[in-house]
Amino acid sequence: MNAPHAPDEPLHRIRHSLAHVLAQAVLEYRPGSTLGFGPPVADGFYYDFILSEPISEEDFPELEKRMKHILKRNQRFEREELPRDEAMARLSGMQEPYKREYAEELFEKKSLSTLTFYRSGAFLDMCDGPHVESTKDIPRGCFKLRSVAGAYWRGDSRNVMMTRLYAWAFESEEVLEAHVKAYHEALARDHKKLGKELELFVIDEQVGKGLPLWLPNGTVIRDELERLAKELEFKAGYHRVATPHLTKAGLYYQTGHLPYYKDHIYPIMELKEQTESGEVVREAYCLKPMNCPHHHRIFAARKRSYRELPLRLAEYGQVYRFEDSGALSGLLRVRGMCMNDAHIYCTEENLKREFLAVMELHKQLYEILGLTDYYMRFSTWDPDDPKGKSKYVDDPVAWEKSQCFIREAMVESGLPFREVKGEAAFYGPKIDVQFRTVTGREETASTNQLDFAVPQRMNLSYVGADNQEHRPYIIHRAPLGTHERFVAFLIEHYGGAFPTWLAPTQVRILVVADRFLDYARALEEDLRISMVRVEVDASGERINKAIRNASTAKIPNVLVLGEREVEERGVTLRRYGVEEQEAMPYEAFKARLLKTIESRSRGFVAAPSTCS
RNA sequence: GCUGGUGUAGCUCAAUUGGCAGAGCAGCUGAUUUGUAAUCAGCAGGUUAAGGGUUCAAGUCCCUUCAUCAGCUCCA
Repeated sequence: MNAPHAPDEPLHRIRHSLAHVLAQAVLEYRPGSTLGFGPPVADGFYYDFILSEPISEEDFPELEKRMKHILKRNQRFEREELPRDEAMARLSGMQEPYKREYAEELFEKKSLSTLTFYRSGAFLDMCDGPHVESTKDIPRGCFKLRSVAGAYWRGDSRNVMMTRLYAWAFESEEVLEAHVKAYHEALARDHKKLGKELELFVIDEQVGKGLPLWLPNGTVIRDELERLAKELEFKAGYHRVATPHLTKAGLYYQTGHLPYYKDHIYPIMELKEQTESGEVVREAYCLKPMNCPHHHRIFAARKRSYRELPLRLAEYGQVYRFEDSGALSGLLRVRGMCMNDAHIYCTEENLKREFLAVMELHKQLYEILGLTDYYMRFSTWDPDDPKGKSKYVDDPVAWEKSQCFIREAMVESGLPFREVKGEAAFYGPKIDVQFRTVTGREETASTNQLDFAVPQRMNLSYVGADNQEHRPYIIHRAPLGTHERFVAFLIEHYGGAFPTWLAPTQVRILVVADRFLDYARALEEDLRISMVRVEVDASGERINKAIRNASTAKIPNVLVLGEREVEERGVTLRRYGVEEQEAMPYEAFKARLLKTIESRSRGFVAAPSTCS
């Protein structure tokens, strides 16, 4: 995935300067509005405002017109650096309370001595730059207003909600148009759209938002993915376990999750009992928001020896998290999800090798699925975070040590990663795998965390060679994240045209006329007992229509049967997205098909060699 | 949860701005039996998301709720 642009790149300057032009246009159009932040972002820029009067997308043509007028004026961007007192005095005169608040913070916390302003025409903004020299350096027609949305001041939901205007901006009109076109084409691959068209899943109002129902077609994809992960995990020495959806709430007090996680746990169910002194709560249960505590209890089910470490417990575990309703989105963010979860209990000596093995598992999975467009994000703690004490487990030595293990393992794995300070889980550092959706949103698919805190809280231990009790380390890992989100990625990745091994229907058999249906049924039966997902199109539609239907359904392999095929016990194969059809004996087709499925090939493999 | 959109048949969308709810696809029935991307005809399909209000009259205007989309926040 592309890294963000460096600040001194020309495109970055253009975007940053256009943000000022937008702000200038907005202040002309809605006098009395105040400014928030307006930075460049991946595909363009945005600017946040408190507007004196609302702006909707209907106002975009007018705003764009005003921006273009400003560009024509050849305004220069002039940099001014003012000492603290002068800067604050100027900000007070500007009626920009949010800029002033930020300036105060810069002086206090970052102990800056001066503040930078940029003036372009009548517009003055507190801004660090850099900018283009003049608006004439901004290519004509290189931007387009995109959307209007709400955004909290400084990203904090306790703050005021501002209006954010997003725009696309590129180095030229051609690049902009190509990008906008590509964006609209990409929307055809949106998992919500394809999920409906291909009947993969539905989200039913009566069942509840964020609680997807997996239709037969979608369930096939889940099952195949699960089978793949189980195979690789078995080979990597994992043991499978199974745990219930419901659990006593007290467990999460013990792990320490509750204070950090309370808002995301469904309301606790209390079993009450009437007594003489009134109603008392006998038991409190919750839907489990994560599988870890249960696996930890399995670890603690008996005394553990260092000889059985590392112990790797794996489960495709269903969990429920109460996400904000506004955050829900198709399969990408749901409230009920099934995690490709596992916990590895190990010694400090095991740690690096186990983490490497987890990374190796990622490589294998992503290689088979053909995924290349992702990056690994290494999230560490931030000892200087003002919320540090409440946000993270307080154990600086353990933080440094465990981060060191991960860093070494990552370097050794050869996988590129990017370090982000302050994004760690409360109990330890983590490696997340980030993907981008068709709409350009970045999402975490896989998450892998090192945990040195929970073993202590849950009092987990093993007996070492020295006959003493020791604390294990835990690696939490979920290379496929959740079925929900991962299947969403795969739908978009393949554009709904799944490779044969994943495809809900692997083979559809069409007949030129109904009298060939007997032959079709015979092949269907033979393929089905070989575990192939096959179906016969007995709709009686003309062959053209039947082919069109199979193609619309993105079925990878279509067989066309008629007089010739029946006579020769052959088939004519039509592959999705391939123009030419191919005639071959049925047995040859079957052998190649089975090989394609077994090898999880993304193409259609050649016939296996008959000689040994 | 917050800001701003949207909600009409299973799906994609109309309805001349307040005046008789409609089309294509899908579905069902019948005819056709066709060799590589849409055969023809008929039928059926709706409390216009739900509830309330304004009006002679509401899919259309107003209010509440629900769902959904784009963001913010959060996270798999």
